[in-house]
Amino acid sequence: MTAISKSEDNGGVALYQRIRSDIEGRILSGEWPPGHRVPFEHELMESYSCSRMTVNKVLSGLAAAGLVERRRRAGSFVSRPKVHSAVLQIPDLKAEVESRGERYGYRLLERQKRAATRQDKARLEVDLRAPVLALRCLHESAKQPFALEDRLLNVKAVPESLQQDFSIVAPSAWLVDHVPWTEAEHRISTCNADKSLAAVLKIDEGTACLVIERRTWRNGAPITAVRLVHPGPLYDLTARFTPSS
Amino acid sequence: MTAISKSEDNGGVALYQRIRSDIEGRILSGEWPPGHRVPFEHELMESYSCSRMTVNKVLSGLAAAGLVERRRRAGSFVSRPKVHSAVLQIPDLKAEVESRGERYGYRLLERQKRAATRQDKARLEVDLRAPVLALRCLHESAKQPFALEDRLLNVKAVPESLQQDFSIVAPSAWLVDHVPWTEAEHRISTCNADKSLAAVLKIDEGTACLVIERRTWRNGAPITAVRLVHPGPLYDLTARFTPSS
DNA sequence: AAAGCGTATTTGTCTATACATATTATAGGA
DNA sequence: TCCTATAATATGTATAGACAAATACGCTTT
Repeated sequence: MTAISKSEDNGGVALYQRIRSDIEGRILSGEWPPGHRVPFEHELMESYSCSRMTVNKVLSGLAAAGLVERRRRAGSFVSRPKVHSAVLQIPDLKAEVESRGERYGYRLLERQKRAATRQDKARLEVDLRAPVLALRCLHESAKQPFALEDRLLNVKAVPESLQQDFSIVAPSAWLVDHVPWTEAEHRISTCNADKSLAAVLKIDEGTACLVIERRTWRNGAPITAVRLVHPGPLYDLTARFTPSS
Repeated sequence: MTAISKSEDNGGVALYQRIRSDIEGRILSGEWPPGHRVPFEHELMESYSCSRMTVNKVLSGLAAAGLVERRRRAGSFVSRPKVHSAVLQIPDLKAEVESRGERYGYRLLERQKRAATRQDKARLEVDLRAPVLALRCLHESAKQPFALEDRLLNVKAVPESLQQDFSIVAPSAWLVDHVPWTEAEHRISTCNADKSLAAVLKIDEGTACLVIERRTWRNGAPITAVRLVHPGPLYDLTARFTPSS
């Protein structure tokens, strides 16, 4: 009724954002524990003197973020936290290295176009003898080996890859800019460095290494499978986050 | 203008969801590559004959999901994918084991209430000599050691933890149900098993192990720090996902 | 050519209203 | 007592209109 443009009592932030922060605060502080009923839309309307569309936007957003669940006729309720399924970001190697203030280096060790072997078939999910591009590259941080990359590309899905000169630009960087994907799979594991791996990464034989394998698809068709091996003591994945997003 | 209730041409899904799927499809298929300008709101209004609020809801949602970026006066643009920063879920141990069809086992090896040592201080960010609860537990999958858990609890932040009997219920399970958090940090790394670790996990000395460290806070106050060591060959983290969420 | 300015355009937020839909509570009937 | 029809209620979706804020672009001036 008050015929307000929003800038009246607004301290720079939108009303719906203020409401959202309020509610998020109560949930995250534990004041409203899991299962607690959030006020009805018409109650929030009243207490914030705003329209229902505004509080609806807030509650829909919280529902999309997984903080509340909404049931018709019953109301909105604080979600039970998705048990320990927190999230970890796997950053881009170049950005990662440079964010530590180190110099990033890249070298192509090997490039082979071949018909898919049985191993390739298992890794990439292509037909036996389908054309694939196999690349092996070394990423360096401050002149030290930082990651050994073993990549398979499905030539049928990404024919342009044959023209690309991967001795200059890393395949990961090129792919990100040129090939969209619809599905990905990550697998994180460890291995003990064998003799040849130890030689390439310049570490002792037997040292624990971190292995990250990633596969991506585009509408069901495999694009690439990559295996990154990091020298154990030199690398770790770290991520900080809040439950809201 | 058409004075429609939404159920007219609606095949069970809401109009805004249909519009959203359309746009998502074009982005994920590569038809609209990163940087491509999404039609203006008024253009989408026109082509779907709906109101601006409806297309606004769609585009805001896509922006929240990170698929598009919006700039006033310029328009909405398909986002460049956040370079390799994909997301990995770290699942609950019990659920993880049982989803593999194995039997889950849990044992409390050690429990000590003590004043924080210098090490504890570094791990948990509490004051020196502040009361902490140190727990050491073993998780088993099919009778085989699956993870060694080393946990520190900040007693000041979670005083109820002293009453809890952690020989029955795992601290992780209890915490998830009783203590909300606002911030978390994950770190994934590797180590070579030393003699004592090898004995507990029943593996050979020197075997590569996967180490997951997690710390959580509540409004800046530390709650817990946990270090999980998994026997290398027995464990890996896997996640599948799509860019939309 | 460079700098400054005004304006049109696009997104951002908000309101008031309307009807649909799912679900619970309740009253009535077998 | 149990089942069923009905009403009440909260969310879900959609519209039309309004003003705010940011900014890309063209125009003018220096």
